[in-house]
Amino acid sequence: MAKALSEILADDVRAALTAVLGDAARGADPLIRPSDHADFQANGVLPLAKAVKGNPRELATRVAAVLAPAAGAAADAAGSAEAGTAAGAEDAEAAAETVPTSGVIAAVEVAGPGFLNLTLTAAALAAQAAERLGDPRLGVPPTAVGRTTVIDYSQPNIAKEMHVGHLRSTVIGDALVRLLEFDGRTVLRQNHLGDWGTQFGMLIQYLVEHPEARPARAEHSGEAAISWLTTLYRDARVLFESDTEFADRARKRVVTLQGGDEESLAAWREMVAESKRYFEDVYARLDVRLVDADAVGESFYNPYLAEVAADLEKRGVAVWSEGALCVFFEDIKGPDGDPVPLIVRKSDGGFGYAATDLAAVRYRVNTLKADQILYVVDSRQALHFRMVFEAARRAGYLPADVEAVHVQFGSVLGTDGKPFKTRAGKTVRLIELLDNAVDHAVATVEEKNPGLPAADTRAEAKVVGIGAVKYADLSTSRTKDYIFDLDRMVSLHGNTSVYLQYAHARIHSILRKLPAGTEVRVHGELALEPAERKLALHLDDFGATVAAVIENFEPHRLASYLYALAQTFSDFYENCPVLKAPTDAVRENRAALVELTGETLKLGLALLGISAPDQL
RNA sequence: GCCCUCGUAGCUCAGUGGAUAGAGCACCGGACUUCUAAUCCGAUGGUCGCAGGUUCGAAUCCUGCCGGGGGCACCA
Repeated sequence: MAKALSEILADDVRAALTAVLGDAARGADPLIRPSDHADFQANGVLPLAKAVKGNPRELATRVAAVLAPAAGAAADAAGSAEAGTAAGAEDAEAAAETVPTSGVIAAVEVAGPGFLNLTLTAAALAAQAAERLGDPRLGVPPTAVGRTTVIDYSQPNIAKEMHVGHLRSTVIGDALVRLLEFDGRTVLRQNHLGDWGTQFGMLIQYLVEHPEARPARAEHSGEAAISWLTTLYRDARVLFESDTEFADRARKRVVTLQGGDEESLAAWREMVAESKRYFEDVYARLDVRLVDADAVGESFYNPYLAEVAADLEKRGVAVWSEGALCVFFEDIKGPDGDPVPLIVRKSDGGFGYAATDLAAVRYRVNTLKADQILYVVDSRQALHFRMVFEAARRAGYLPADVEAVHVQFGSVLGTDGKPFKTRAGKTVRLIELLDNAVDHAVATVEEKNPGLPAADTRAEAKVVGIGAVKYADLSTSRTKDYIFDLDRMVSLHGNTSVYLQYAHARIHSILRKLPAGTEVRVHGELALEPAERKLALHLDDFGATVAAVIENFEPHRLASYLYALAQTFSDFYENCPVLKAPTDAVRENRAALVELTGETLKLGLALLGISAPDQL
């Protein structure tokens, strides 16, 4: 597996720092960063000079001399070169022979207060590209093999439409699943369906009393399924609120359902099955990996709730207050200044969702063996998760070596900056939203490519439209609210998935047109033009980007990387002809860069859950 | 009241304690017998909410304000 150039440089600079300063530099971070002034810059000399009370420029000069003796000595001609003492230079030269470096550095320059500007050899850039090209992982090693993540996302409610809030959880969760799996983790998807609660008494009672509410035909689509369930929900609620006798029967129905009554359970199962049919349709359209087997709803934990509550009480984690079994926290108080509890068991004897979440934590740790549990949920639930995690820690359900993270995200707003709703003020159905996105894309594809058969246009528009919706969600930072603007996301300009898909398609167009017999391979001996150098450098940063994304669960960093890659490629595309390259070697070398760019775009988009066709 | 979160160009957003804060959109001016113009190049546009502090160095870290959004006892 390929080490990134930034890592190679970090090793080299660390070795040089150690050669000059000895143990004082042992654990120091050289702070290698991309630079406007060279290929990379090392910022780590300054803090180190501070630590040893040295002159930073002098130290930088000595380190430069170790890294590239000839280049380092020459580079400091300007500025305070006279301060670079003779003794320092001698030390450095003596040390240089004992410091093995990678040989990737062509030139080192001391700049500003003590930065090291590092320029790489063309051969090093070529070697990196050669190592990544053709490797399905592009040279990025998996770092988390043998570890297990449980990720809880999507979480739609039975008998209810999915809406834009579910979209964010589903899309972000799906991208994280792909990224974590790429990193070698075992990822267990958990779709924590809202499949339990008092509203089912009302629904079941209505269904029992009105069997005709079901659809006439047994064979029907997911959309038809959610359609009748929505009607059922609406009608049942109307009756519940207007007819007190029905409301009484509905409340009794909750009790019989929880008591295991077979007729009630059958109706409940029917609604769950119908809803799942709809969810699977939506997931298929979204091209996300959630499947039926991932559905582990709230009801799954019912058998454990009483035991969890009793256990919490026994351990002294939970106490009775105002008739409810509660967990209290030092620093969590309500508006009146009184502490606010996490309610495990309500005063009517029922269990709240806190009990379910605690049971789920225990199950995920003990049975699923997770060492990382992620909850991709709306940021409004931040306090709830804080309390659940803290309570689980106290109870020992969440050991210190298991990480639990609320991967929170902001609300979806309309273009007016208010919560995203229809003109009538209702929540937007997810299906409708996706239809709109695809319709937008159809219009654009037709405009660009009017000759395309209707079926192909439709297929292309699906890839473009769905990708656009997902990318719009993934390309802004997760924690912020984001503005849902279809025109913008399907506009095909700027930082959109379509721009990236188009760049990828153009790449394949070039590759298809290469003269027969052209070898796509790197020629290490060639000098590189600025655009080629920039492209090669950016390609090499893919692995570090993915690592950063996984570290903080921030898919938008990958989106930014890919957009910058496409822009860097555009510059290359304008300035470095491939098919009309001056020599065969240059053409082959450029073709290699083109292919690696295409592979990087494709893999990067795939990790976000977006497909990149070879042609658009 | 307390807690969380956000505040960067007219708009939508990036920005690992590093040098001159960047994209896109919009607007203006250019480039299509081309490797896909679904593109590219250039110009305009900033008291990084405010004030302190830490630091050689702060949009970034700390504190306090101001403003938006969210949350705070039996719904999930």
